[in-house]
Amino acid sequence: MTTAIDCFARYGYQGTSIDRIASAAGVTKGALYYHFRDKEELLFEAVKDRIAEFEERVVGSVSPVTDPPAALAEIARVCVHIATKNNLRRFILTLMVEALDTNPRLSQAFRDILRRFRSYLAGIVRLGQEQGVFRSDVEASRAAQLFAGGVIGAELQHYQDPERVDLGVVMQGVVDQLVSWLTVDADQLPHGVHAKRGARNNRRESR
Amino acid sequence: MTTAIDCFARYGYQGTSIDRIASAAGVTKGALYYHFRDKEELLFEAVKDRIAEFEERVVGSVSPVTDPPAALAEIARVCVHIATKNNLRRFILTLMVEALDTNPRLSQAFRDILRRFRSYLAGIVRLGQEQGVFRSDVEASRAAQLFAGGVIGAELQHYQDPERVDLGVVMQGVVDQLVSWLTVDADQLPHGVHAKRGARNNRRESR
Amino acid sequence: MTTAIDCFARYGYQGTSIDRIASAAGVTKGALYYHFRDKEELLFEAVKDRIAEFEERVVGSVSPVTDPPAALAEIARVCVHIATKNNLRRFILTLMVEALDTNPRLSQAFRDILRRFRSYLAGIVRLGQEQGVFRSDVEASRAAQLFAGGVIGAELQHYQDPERVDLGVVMQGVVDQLVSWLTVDADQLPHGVHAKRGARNNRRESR
Amino acid sequence: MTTAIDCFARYGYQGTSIDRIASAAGVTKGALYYHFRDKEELLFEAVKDRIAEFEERVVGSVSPVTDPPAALAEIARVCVHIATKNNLRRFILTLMVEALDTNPRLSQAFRDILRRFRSYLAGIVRLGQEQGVFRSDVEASRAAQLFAGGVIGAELQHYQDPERVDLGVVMQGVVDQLVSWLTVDADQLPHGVHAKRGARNNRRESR
DNA sequence: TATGAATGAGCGTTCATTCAT
DNA sequence: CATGAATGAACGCTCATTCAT
Repeated sequence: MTTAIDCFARYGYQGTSIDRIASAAGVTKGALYYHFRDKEELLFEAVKDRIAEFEERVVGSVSPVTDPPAALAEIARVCVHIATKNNLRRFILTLMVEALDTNPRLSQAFRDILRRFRSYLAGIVRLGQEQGVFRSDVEASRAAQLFAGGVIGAELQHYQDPERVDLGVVMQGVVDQLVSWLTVDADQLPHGVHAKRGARNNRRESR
Repeated sequence: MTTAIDCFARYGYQGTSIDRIASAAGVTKGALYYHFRDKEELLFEAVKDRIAEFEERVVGSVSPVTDPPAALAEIARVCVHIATKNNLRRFILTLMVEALDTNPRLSQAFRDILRRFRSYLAGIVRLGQEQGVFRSDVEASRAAQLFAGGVIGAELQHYQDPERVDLGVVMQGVVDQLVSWLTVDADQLPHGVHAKRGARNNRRESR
Repeated sequence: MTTAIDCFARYGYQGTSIDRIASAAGVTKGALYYHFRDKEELLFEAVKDRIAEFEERVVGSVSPVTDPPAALAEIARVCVHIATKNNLRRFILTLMVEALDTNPRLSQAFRDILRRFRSYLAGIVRLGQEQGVFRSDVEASRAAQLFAGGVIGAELQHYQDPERVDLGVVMQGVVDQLVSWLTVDADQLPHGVHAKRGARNNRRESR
Repeated sequence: MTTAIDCFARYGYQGTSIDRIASAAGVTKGALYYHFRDKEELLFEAVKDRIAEFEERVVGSVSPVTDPPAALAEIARVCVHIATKNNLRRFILTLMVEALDTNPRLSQAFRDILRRFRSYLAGIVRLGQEQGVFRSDVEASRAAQLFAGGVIGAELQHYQDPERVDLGVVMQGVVDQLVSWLTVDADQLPHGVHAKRGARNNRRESR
């Protein structure tokens, strides 16, 4: 199964033959077909498996959320860690793109995954808005789309050109620019409310 | 050729058979093989063709660059326009992901393309820094990576979930958050230098 | 085993997988292989089993034979009964056809079965000839072939088109036409011998 | 195509692999797939082709029908000829049995074929009834079923046991017994109607 | 006795590619 | 220039059979 995920992540669904998975895993085709009805079930099982793991790690790393900007930074760090340690994120990215017009069911699965991810991010942003550390005139869902898009774009560029694109650096930038944009200036806050973290920090430097 | 690009954009390289292109284009397979040595050459020809067009439109839309923030906004607008009008961007995205580990030569081509794109963006950012409207403590190349990543991430999310992700809105956000992050505060500017555009605008609202 | 016969009757030998039999019978493949050396032995065992049953029922229904025309009618009735109650006859027919050129051993088995059946029929006809109710210028074996062929043809047509071909009606016709053909005219009978059944009803003739 | 028919006739549909047809015909699998969409189309094309030929030969051999008994005899002769010269009849028989529960579409095709055949036979019988050579108290369709069944049963027995079952002899018997059954005695005919041919001939001998 | 896991040969089918015309 | 026919390698999948437990 790990082998299958590896192959799918590298060569895509169509580019991965059952033979390749089998021989890479040191078993025969027949053995695979004993455990999975067909290639698609193998894929879906792999997706289900890994997505659950990914979501647990993201949520687990920052729960409970008390400091929204820190939570976003932590999520970015987890994404970097996952993306560089194993190929889970790449697995998702590769298959998501491939599925777009070729596999409606799989595409729907990825759509749901991304929606959950954005929804989770939006919750964090909304919390920040309630706390007064984030401005309220930006829709939380839009901020979530920006963050998710930044993550995806960073990963894709990194996979594409690892020697030029340092994933950690870019991902930090994704957080920085979003937080910078969202953070209200202290002197603009209504009386009695204070940003808990020095917003200046984010504006000034990067990594 | 247009048909080929269309098929590649939709179904990817492996998912597109010569038969499909031929019958969709109303010609025979033999005719295709008369004009292109093999499937890969057809692909490369298509890529070369479209990339040139894309770069011309981006550069042409903002040249010469005088107002960096406006230039970034304009580039974002062009990307939205291209992405929604035809499938050129999707063509690039789809094939880029697919080529990652399966076609080194194609992958190199896309690497070069992205590098040129980021390099062009970095130039704009650098100009803004020289003009004093952008802070100088952020590397221009890093800002370029963030912008490019934001564009890619926005497009991918849009293709994946068009009814939830409005490409125009997200892309505007990409510009907003980056410009917000890069823009220096007026009171921090050295004497005699003034931001030409009201930086505050970007902080306050969106779209 | 009943399940196996059922599957073979319906889908043929090649069309029946061990998996199908096993899961239909609620056991595992391994269990089948414990009881039968291979698929072919399972088939032969099934054939042997059912043929014996069929022959017993046919012979049992009319023995001892005293009235040849009545015996033929009775055999036809038994065939109809068997063919419509369970799928035994169909089992034989299906496998017989399939085995023709693909399984010499099985084909030989069916050849023997049919020979025994015809031989039994010929005995009845011969008895009728000795009794004087059947004309003697027709070879008994030929009459047996006609009867057997009529039965087979009737069944096959019935399986093929049950709503148009009423097996009982056709089978009755098989008996009628044969008896009509075999029955000698009363005025041609030697003195002292009388047809026991009303030959007139069945008999008409010529070409 | 001829090769395909030959294989299908011998080994059935499931028992015939594309490889077998291809190599028997001296071409490659790919060539077959260039001319036929899939195995089933190849089969249907073969069936369509051969059925048309069969029907033409049967109808052509006795048209126009003037003498019903002679027409039946002629049809039997044609069937014998076709069955012994090429494997067309066997092709039909084999596939018809196999298709019963495994291929509804093919089964329907064979159902239609048999219906047409019986319908044609019934027409001949009906003509005989109008001419007064056949008794009218037997439904023409039933007589047709008996004749068709006799033909099928004769062929099947012959394929199964060629050294014991002489197709020509049995087929002649099929005609004899049916005509014998259907033919009215001259003295039972209504006044003014006379059997045109001497009926006695058929009673006396066979083959 | 019975099971679950595994094997490997073979099947129907696809597809990039070639080639005579 | 273009076509239709053909090739052969590979693919997804099935299935009879084996075997350790």
